[in-house]
Amino acid sequence: MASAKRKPGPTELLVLEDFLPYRLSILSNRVSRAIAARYAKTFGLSIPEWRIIAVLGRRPGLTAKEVAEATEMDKVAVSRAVAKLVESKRVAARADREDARRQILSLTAQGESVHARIAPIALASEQRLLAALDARERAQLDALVGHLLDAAKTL
Amino acid sequence: MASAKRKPGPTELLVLEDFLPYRLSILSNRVSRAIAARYAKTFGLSIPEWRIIAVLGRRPGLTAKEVAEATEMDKVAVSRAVAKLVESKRVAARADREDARRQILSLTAQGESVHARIAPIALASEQRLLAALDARERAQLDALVGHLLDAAKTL
DNA sequence: GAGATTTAGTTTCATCTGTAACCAATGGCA
DNA sequence: TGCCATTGGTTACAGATGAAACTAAATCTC
Repeated sequence: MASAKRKPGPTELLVLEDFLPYRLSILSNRVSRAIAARYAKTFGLSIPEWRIIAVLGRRPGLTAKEVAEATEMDKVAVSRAVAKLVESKRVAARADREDARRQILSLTAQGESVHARIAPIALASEQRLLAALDARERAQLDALVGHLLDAAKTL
Repeated sequence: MASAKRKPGPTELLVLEDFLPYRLSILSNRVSRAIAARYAKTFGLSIPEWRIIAVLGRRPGLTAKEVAEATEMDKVAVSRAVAKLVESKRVAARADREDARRQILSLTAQGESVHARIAPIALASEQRLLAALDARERAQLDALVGHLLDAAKTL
C-alpha cells in the first residue's frame, strides 16, 4: 500500500505518510503504547521505570548515571523514576563507599520478581510484532535499524 | 556492533539494547529531535504544528478531524496546534457552510511560505539520515517499516 | 590545603500531553 | 416536531517531560 504511491523523485515532495521520521514516530508510538499498556495496568510501571528494571535486572549495581547512559534517558528522568521505584520497594539504592554522591542501584526481591514476570511479556510482545516478518526480514530490520541508530547519533 | 552480541535464542533474554521497541523509540527520538531542533528555532513550530502544515500544504481544505486522521494525532492535539497556527496567522479556519461544527482549514500565504521553506529542510534531513543506506537497503527499510506499521496497528 | 571546577543527583518551574468532561450542532427516529 | 444519540471541536485538570538552577561531594590546581 505504501509502495505504489512512493515519492516521485529523490527529494521533491514532502508527503507526510512517506516521510521516514514521521513513519518511525508513528511506528514507535504504536509499539510502545501497546506494550506499555500491558505492564502499566499489571504492574503500575511507567516506561522509564520499566527500562530501569530491565537494565538493573541484567546489570545490577549500576549507578544512576550509568543507568541513564544505558537507557538513553536523561538524569532527571532517571532520578524521578528511581525515586518511584525505591518508594515502591522495587529498587534498592545504597550509597557508594568510594563516592558519597553516587548511588548504587539494584533490584530488590520484589523488583526481581517484577522483572522475571515482565521480561517474558515484553519479549512476547516483540515476537508478536516480529511475527509479521520472516527470518530474513528480521535480520534485515536489525541491521537497518542498527545503521540508522548510528547515523542518527550524529544528525 | 549490535550484531556480534545478538540474542542467543528466540525469546530468552531481555536485553534492552536489542529490544526492538526500545530501539525504535531511541531511533525515532533521535531523528525527531534532530529535525525538530532545526525548524523549532527557525520557525517556532512544534512537531504537531509542523505536521499540520505539512498536511495542509498538500491537502488544503481538510477539516480538523481529517487532519487528525491524516497526522495520526488526536483531536485535542490538533485543536491546540491549530489554535496556535491560527494565532500566528499561518492557518486560516473558516466554518463549513454545510456543518457549522466543522472547520475548513488551509494555509494562509504566510503558512504557504513556511511550508515552502520547511519542506526542503525536512527532506534534506531525511536524505541525510538515509545517506547511511544504499538504494536496496532503503527499499527494504521502506517495506519493513510498512509491514511493521500494519502489524502494530493491531497489537 | 584553600579555593575554583567538575560531577552525581535533586528540585523547580514552565510547558506538553492525555484523558475525561464538556458544549454546540447535526442526524436519526418515533 | 421533539427528544435522544452522535459527532466536531474545545476546555479543564492531572501527570509527564525538559531545561536550568541548585546542592553536595569529589577533584584539580596552585
